[in-house]
Amino acid sequence: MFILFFVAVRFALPYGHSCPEDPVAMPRIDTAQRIDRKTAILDAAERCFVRSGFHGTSMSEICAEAGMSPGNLYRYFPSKEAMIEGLCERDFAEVGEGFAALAQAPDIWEAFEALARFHMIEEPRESCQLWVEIMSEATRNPQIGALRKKIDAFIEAKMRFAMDVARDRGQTHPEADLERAVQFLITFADGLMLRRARDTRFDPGPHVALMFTILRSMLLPPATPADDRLKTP
Amino acid sequence: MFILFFVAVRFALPYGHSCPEDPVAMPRIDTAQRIDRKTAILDAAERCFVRSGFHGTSMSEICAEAGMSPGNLYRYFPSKEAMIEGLCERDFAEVGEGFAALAQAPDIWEAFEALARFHMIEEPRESCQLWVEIMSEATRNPQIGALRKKIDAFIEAKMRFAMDVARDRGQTHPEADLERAVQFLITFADGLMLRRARDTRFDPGPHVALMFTILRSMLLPPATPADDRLKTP
DNA sequence: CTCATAAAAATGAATGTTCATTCTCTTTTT
DNA sequence: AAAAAGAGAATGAACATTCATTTTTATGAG
Repeated sequence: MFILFFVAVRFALPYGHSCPEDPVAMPRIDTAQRIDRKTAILDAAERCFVRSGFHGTSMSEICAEAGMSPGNLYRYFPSKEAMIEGLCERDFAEVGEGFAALAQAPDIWEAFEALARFHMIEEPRESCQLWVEIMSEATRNPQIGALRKKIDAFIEAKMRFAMDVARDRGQTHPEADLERAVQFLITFADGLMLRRARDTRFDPGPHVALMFTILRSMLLPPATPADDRLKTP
Repeated sequence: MFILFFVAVRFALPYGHSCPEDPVAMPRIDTAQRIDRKTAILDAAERCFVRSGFHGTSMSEICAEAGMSPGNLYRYFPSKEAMIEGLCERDFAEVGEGFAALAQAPDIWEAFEALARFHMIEEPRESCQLWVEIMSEATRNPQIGALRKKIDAFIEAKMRFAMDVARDRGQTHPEADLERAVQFLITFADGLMLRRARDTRFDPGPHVALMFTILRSMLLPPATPADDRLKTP
């Protein structure tokens, strides 16, 4: 009786999509081995996506890059959509990690600079390309859009908190406009990601230096007068 | 004899691609009517591309949006690739136009601000989405990458020239680091495009104001000491 | 240790669909 | 009546996903 019900439901699904909860196709338990395999698949997919874009990449391209047959790949991810989402989640989680610890650092400016250097200089250019691809996808895919919103809010909150801590420690001018500094950093960093993604020859080093020069000029001398429109955007 | 040669060449082409030079499928002369029609098609395609991305958009989607049969659409563009390229060219040309006249303006700062307001505020958010999509595409499509390179160089040159003119007119501190200001503007503006593209609720107004506040602080007081690494990037 | 066996992992051909492009035909314009 | 514009069905490749099988791995009894 129950079995018949499940069979009926399964076969009633629209063509071409297996249900992620399907107990046969997608084992519920994720052993360590399984997680490693999924990680390797996401790594391969990432390389493909950077090379050909989310929608220019075919599953067989990913299979070839991962050294795996399609039948097997589908044991780990129920669809291409799920791989894109998984990759975005992973990327967002990695970025989030860096910001999570920011306010706990002994020297907040140092931590900020290290974080910026990591994302803009040490990480390969491919990360920036993927970032832009993800942002473009977030524009039209509501699933990714929601993830994007969460990570953006998280980063902004952590930056604001770190700034507050720095001010409380006397490391900024007491009346500096911290919100404005946060907004500047986000915009400028995004711009750097975009420039590095699109131009092979772009050298981010001096630009990161410029970012902190400007940041210091915003936080150390008294705030520029008037124009407090950015206080609570 | 010659006719036979052309027929042979035509039939030797790989399946599914007609040659853009094909004298039958693509008339050489572009009448005013034809140009209007092409513009309307590009407009329709632009809406589709913003909605679904370059590679998530199908030709039939574009046909529907343009209210036109595929057979007819192919009389105006020989392939989807050509439409993407045509759209990028058009977008780049529009952006380029704005920068071309910059240095001729009576008040360069005013012209700069007007240009920034135009691109970041007056133009609809969809333009930013398209811009990000184009930049993402430029990353992997060499054809688009080459166009991107040209327009980037053009914009940079025009900005630099405008800055020089402003300095010669005594509108900047004589020793201000103009190159640094140009690089700041490019990065910050790119960041604004990316933020506006991805976040429906992003209000660019205050951020454009912040951009010019920072720009003024870079150009009017004496340049910050040391750190001239950005002089010739 | 070794063989039997069942679960898990993996394969690659098959499936049904979608897609870009083309072809044939009709309508409109000149 | 010729040329241009347009329509829409047809074509064949590419694609995401599934299915029938085979191979590998883990397990436990002898």
